[in-house]
Amino acid sequence: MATTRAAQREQAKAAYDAFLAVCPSRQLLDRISDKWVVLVLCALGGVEGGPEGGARALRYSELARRLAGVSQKMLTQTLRSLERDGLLTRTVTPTVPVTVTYELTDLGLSLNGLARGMRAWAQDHMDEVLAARAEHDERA
Amino acid sequence: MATTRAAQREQAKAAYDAFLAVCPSRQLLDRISDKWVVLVLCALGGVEGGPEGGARALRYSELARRLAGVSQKMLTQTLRSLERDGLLTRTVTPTVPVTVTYELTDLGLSLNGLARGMRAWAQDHMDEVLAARAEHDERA
DNA sequence: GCTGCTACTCTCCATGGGGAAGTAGGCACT
DNA sequence: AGTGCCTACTTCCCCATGGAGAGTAGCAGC
Repeated sequence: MATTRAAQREQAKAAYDAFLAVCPSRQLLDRISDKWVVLVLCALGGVEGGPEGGARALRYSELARRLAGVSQKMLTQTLRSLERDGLLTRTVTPTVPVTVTYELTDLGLSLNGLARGMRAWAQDHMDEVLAARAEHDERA
Repeated sequence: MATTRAAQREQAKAAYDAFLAVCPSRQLLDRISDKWVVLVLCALGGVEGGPEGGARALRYSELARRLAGVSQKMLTQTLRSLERDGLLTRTVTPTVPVTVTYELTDLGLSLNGLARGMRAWAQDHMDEVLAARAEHDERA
């Protein structure tokens, strides 16, 4: 079935346009634009001061402690989906009790920069946002 | 009105861990790590090809069209919260019918880079994620 | 045998988000 | 005059999502 050139052009234009609800990249964007995902990536990405080399493996319980406020359900769910998407690896060590560690893959590491950027932005612009919020609420 | 259990939990949580839970940037991070926020910022940030100068004002209906799949409720809600946080401005022009335009502020522009990065990442790494997903599902 | 530890898994329930219909208010057409 | 339409919401209903807390598996130590 010969695809028409118009259809091809149409497809090329539509290819991976995250604005389109049907595009798979939109679903991916929806998934990574999630607070727990960003937080997990930040945690596994290492300490704030360090560069890319700061990445390290963390155990389930370490992650749970670090991301205070996350429910076990959401943590497990988030980790599973990130594992499925190849952003991190899940390693079970048959010690007693069992030890499960999570570590970023190269793919995860490439997103880690953005996640860290989000966190840095939040910290850096906290004051401005707070000021804007106060001003906005005042003239309400 | 007894001391609500929610308040107690809130306090206990606050005294828990300083790394991510109590950090003031955490609430902000939660807000900006939202799919609609990222999408709105991307849309207002301008076209993909353009640099920072690509930013432009969009009308409510233009945004709704661009972010296929967003409900009016969520769009309004997202825009209002972004306005409150000083990331964008809402301008009502008393034409007939009324025209409401939204435009990024400098603060919003500074986040726009990250939002655009997220979208670009999703589009660029789509194939890898799809491959990882396929491989993962296969060995299930 | 009982407890404790880890990493979940399950169950219940409040909340949040989607869909669709309603609202305001002014012009344009009949 | 009345009907309708346009934009930018707002409101209502309903269901999926997410949080809280309890339960589970498997083994070591007491």
